[in-house]
Amino acid sequence: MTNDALRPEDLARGMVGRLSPELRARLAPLCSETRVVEGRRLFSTAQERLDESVLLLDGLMGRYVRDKQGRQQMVAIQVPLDFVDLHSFPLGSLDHEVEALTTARLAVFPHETLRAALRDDYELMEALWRLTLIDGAIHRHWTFRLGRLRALAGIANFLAEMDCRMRIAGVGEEGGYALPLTQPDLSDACGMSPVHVNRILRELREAEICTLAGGHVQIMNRDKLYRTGDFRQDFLYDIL
Amino acid sequence: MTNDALRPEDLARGMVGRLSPELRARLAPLCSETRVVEGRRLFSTAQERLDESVLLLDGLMGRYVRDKQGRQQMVAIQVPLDFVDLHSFPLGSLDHEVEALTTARLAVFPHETLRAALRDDYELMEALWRLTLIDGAIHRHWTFRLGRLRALAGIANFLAEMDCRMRIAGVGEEGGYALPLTQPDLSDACGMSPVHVNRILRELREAEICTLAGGHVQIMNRDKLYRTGDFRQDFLYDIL
DNA sequence: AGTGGCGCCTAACAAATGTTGCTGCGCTTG
DNA sequence: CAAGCGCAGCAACATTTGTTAGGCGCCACT
Repeated sequence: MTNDALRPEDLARGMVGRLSPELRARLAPLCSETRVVEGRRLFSTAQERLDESVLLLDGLMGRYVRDKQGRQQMVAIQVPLDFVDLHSFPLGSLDHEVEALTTARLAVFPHETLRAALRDDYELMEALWRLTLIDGAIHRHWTFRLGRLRALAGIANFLAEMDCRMRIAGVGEEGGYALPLTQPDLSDACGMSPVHVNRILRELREAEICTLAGGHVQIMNRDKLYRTGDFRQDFLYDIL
Repeated sequence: MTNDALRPEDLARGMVGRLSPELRARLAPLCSETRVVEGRRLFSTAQERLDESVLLLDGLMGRYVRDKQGRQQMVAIQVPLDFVDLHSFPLGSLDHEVEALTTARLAVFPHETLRAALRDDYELMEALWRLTLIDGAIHRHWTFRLGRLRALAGIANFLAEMDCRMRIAGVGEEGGYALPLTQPDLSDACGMSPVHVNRILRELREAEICTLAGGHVQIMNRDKLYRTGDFRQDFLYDIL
């Protein structure tokens, strides 16, 4: 009962690339199909019943908490080879919305298939559990960023985190990485007004640290970026 | 192979109280012992290797992310019947520190014992997985609070969340609840300066919403507290 | 070709938040 | 008992951040 939807070698990078080759080989056939969704489209809503989880293969997706006043806060961003909503497998639904930020290619894992496999594969189960916990560790990192860092450090920290994660995902380069986010997007992620995001980006530009233009982050001084953002290079490596 | 350290009826409230009676009966004997730790003591440090997880029976514990500059952000707070560091079971270590905020009584679950039991109990495994994911949902809620709410709403939101969780834990009352946190503690949790916390508490007091004094939150107008904090009463119930 | 929307950018002003420094009080500790 | 320390409270001032408003350019419509 092999499946052509996803080959084990597709899982050799990014977050899932941290799993052992054996585990990746057991995970791949649990994918029922791949799917493409358009950018800037709501993918799933809070409280909606879900019977499948998806792994992001290409593109960017964002997760949002919204309140009645229409305020919206991005609570997570997924880069290629991240599971987007694996936590809906044990939970059954999500407490937030998921949106495709760009056109995205997804690998679909039906919960039924997962459950059947994990019942007989304790090792794989614990590995997937661990992946959802890394998600939690990144949440804590965001909590720290939003709670303790001023705007300049906060933006720098976010851009540094994305740099790290993009490189792990295999889509980063020495000089920077593609980040198709607008300034309003950044303001959703970093908890500040779009106008202030603009101010800070100018500051980063004038300090010759990095620029964000045309959906691309160009890093002029990576070391300074990481220091400005108080970002520990090893942070993501420790938990991955 | 029963164990007197923890009786199933001890688990009938709080977060773990949401598990079915059958699951609680299977969970209780996995506790090896109970332990008491003193307040304001570091309980475990980041990156430390852990071979047991603990469930908080009494008291309060806080989880902190610290950076080299000494800034410290509380990223989670545990109320009775919360698992404090269950995520260290799949992960092996934590990315943050844990501190007892008050004298605390703990139920200890050795990882070895857990692993042996969960290998043969898929249902219990998924239930514990789910508990760690609820932790993540609360993280997202904090991200929203820190990113989107101004100081007044932020403090109100935090106090409302604690009200909810204390009641679920069975230690809340109609008129308020014990919260042995200082104003500096609150500033760690809410991402603002202690002086500003003081200002906001005065505002809440003068608006006759609630007071925090002597380690006790007195709620004069719960409805107004929840509305000021933009807190959905049902939030925690949905995810629990 | 015109038009509308949206993102980027800036400036001026308003409001929120941080910092510093001081007081007083209660607790612990010597 | 005195000294020291940490917390609550407050005020004055500095800094950061939000808000409002407007201009420009690009792109997708019609």
